[in-house]
Amino acid sequence: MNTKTHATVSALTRGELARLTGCNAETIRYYEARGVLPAPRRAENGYRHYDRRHIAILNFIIQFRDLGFSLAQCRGLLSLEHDHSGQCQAVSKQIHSHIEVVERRIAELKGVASTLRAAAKKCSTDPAAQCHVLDILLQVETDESSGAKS
Amino acid sequence: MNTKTHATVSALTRGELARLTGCNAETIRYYEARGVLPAPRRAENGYRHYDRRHIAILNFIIQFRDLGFSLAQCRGLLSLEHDHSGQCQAVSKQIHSHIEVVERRIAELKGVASTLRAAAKKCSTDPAAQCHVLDILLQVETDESSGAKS
DNA sequence: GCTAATCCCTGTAGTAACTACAGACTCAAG
DNA sequence: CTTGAGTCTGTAGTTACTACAGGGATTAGC
Repeated sequence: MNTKTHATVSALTRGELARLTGCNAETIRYYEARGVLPAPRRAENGYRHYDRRHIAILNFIIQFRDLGFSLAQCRGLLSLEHDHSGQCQAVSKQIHSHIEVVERRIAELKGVASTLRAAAKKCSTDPAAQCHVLDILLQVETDESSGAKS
Repeated sequence: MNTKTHATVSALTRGELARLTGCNAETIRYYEARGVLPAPRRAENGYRHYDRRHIAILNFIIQFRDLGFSLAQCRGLLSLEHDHSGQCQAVSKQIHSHIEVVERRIAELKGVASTLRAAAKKCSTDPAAQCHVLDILLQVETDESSGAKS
């Protein structure tokens, strides 16, 4: 008999899984609630007990999450595990479409960066002067105070 | 006497402001609630009436929002309007720090894209084979079914 | 003058992906 | 035996919206 109630080899509590994966302990519970991480078996005291499989799945989720996949997409990918027929095509398709998303976002952000650099250039020419970035607003205010009022 | 109850020149309803700026009408209300867009005066029937100033401010918010600034940051920038002393420095500082944020994000996403391309390459070599992206999971599953169980 | 359609008002609830807390147990160490 | 840490549950907060319910106002057509 063990000290722990008939424990499987490498049965982890939530905190231990958290430490092992670097994932927040609350987040683990959240992933279970969202159906991404399968619910583990429970010990007699109600504590969750995770095995190696959960470690692998959670690491998978973390990886894909960090690559910008939504939890729904992670769930979808994980569900392909036992689908041995079109598995690879499905995964590949999702990855490719996500590459497009990411590259569109990069292009957008490059546009944003150059817009910002242009704005910054305008702004820094004369620190004492009124800020050109806010000019349009000030313009309207001036119109208002010198202008027609009903 | 006007048909409208003593209307200022260019008094817009929420819907009109929405159409003019391309901003969702509900979003306008939300911006008011968050203190980004100042509350307009109300007509006798309780309807909001916006003037040119609101148009300018909302356009400003939309611009900066689309550049990735949070509403809190937009509010901060707008509050600088009457601060004629360090206005330009403050704006410039915020823009520069935002440029850094954007560029960090671009770098991150480039990393993500290359990781994804590597994964896609692995995946597409043999469509009939098991997917290498899901391999680690399958590995664990195999361990589990052939392995020690308490 | 009446009715229907379209606005507008308010407050509230839903979204993603967490994070954090309250209040109750359980457990291990000193 | 007490204390501190871990765990359990459920719920509320975050950002930036969006969408609805249930009411009132207004406008267009007949």
